[in-house]
Amino acid sequence: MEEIKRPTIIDVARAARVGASTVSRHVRGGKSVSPEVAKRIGIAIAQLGYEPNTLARSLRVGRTQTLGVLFPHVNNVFFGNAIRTVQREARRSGFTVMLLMHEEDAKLQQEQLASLKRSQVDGIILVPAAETNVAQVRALLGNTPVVALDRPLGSALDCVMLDNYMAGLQATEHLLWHKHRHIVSVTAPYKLHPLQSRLKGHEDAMDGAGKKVETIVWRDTEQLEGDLCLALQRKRSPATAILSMSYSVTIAILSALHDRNIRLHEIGFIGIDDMEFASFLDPSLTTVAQPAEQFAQLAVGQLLRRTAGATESPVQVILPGNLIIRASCGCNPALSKRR
Amino acid sequence: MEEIKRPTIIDVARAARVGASTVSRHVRGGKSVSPEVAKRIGIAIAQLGYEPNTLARSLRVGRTQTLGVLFPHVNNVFFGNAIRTVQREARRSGFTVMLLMHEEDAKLQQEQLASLKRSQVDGIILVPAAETNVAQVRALLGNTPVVALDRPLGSALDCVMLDNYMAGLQATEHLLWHKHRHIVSVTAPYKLHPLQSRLKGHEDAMDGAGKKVETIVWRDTEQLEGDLCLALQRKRSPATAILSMSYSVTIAILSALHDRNIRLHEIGFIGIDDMEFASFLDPSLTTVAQPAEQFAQLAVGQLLRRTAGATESPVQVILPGNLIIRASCGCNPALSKRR
DNA sequence: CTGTTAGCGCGTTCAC
DNA sequence: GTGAACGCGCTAACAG
Repeated sequence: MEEIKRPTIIDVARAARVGASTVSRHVRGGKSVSPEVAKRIGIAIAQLGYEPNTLARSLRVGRTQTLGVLFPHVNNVFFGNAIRTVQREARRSGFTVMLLMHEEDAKLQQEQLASLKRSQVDGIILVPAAETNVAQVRALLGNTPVVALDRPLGSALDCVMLDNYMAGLQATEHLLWHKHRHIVSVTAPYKLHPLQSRLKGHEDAMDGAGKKVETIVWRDTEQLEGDLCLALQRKRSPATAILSMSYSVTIAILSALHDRNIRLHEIGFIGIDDMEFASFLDPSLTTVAQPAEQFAQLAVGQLLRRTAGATESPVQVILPGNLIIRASCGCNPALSKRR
Repeated sequence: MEEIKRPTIIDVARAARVGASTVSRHVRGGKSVSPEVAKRIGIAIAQLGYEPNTLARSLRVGRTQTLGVLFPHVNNVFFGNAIRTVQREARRSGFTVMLLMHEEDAKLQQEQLASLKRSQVDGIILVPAAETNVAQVRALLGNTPVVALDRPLGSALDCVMLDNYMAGLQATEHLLWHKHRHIVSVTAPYKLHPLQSRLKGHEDAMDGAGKKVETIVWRDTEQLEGDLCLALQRKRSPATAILSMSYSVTIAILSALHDRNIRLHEIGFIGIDDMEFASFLDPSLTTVAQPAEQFAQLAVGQLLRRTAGATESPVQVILPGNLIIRASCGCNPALSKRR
């Protein structure tokens, strides 16, 4: 109950015996204010504890210095790190962040985007949901700048994402290099560009080696368990290695194997997307990690450029993944033979 | 480039040939507007695509319909779920959420709180950082309502958190029930109320059973590995079970054990805080899970009550944890003996 | 039930 | 270099 009312710019002006607009210029810095007056204003601000009212300013200038960020969720290292970095970068540039989630639901995504628009964010970083209707999104957003992260959103929008094709290719080749006769790839049923692109890379690598492609689409727990067991335990050329196409798929695979009492020690495994626990599973998981921090930096950078009015044609940034070699691929076999 | 300018309430008023305040009342609903006029306004709104300007409204009424949420980070299931639920609950009540992170850094926490205050959020849900200076926080926030989550913040503030004492007690008793002769507890060096409270519960349980308490404080990787090995492998009464006091401690323990080539099969383990991968580690991890969704619901509910002007004395909600029994505690030994 | 008036706090002309 | 006046879009008083 100390300050019953926040001081306004006018209070400061009175206390410093100047006009309100002079205070305004001084507060925003840069502009020409005589040093003598500047000092008086500084003192007045300090002793009144004045802080500009963001709302009023935003209303006036039409910009909010806020970035909207819409992700599917926050529960994996990649998204978590990306979010952290986005916040950092935004802060460095004087922006605050409004973070929402759409839970992979296109309808909720629309609502959240509408909410961001109502909040008049200056720009949006979006990880589009699986069944996103691009036209619908564009229509809703009007001319608020958007940059897509992780997954492209049409071809008319800026986007920063992984070199998914290479990730699939590279992971497969590494497994092949380990002389795996038969590799089974597992993917999710979502129509997600990255998933399809990774799969394509995988297929091309297999073709190149003259191997037959075998892909399991994970629909539900039981079906996955069944298909996986079948692939791994059949008599005729059983699969000797698994390639997981994404974070959630890896989780599903690990659960399935655990339920069926199958351990990875005799099986090769690589997962695209790194996970917090990859290093202390037994065997530790070889993965392709996405450079989340770089993603975030580039996305924020590009978005701020658009926000500032840049009108260049859409930029698509493709970043290479990092193959993190641990034990599950077959390297460091000592590590996976303990006990 | 379609709409060069958003329609204002005045445009609507003109189009419906009524006064602006009539439109205002109609938009906000409830108020008395003649059905005939209401219809005209509805039409005007529809064909102009009018949407109220949140900024202007907030400036006018002095409330933003926004809740600030400040967490250490988002990288664990508990925080992740809590955040999701907070957003949901807030949305249900017509509030949007501004989510920030302080990375367990008291200084950054102050800055983020300041940022929230600048944004004029109507209330704040805070998971206080370890070295939080309560007075400082109170001073900064003035009379913005705050409810603490997971960790108390002084005793004058609303708080919803786990029954940490019981969690420590219960986990310990379960381990004792499994006839573990010697239990070593591992905690983090942070001065966090929950950690200390859990430890107290653990100590009391041990005392009650006439067992000696042995606690390792995790400071860095190497020291933890050393201490853990010492406890588990010494000749005289080696530890047969480990009790981890928190999520990050569990991660550290698992890494340490992995590095030292020690597996949990012969060792009892319970971790406070559940983790996504607890169920498919081998052995699967027995944990005490926090009811994140309940936490979030109660916190939002209480905060909204404060926001609405409730002036009751501080409420401290203490929720019981759920002991999720898997294999690592010693139950289901079959599961941990495979291969 | 309805319209007019007066700010919310700020940034921005435009004269001085 | 400085200050007075106006308006961003909306809602809360009033008077009709």
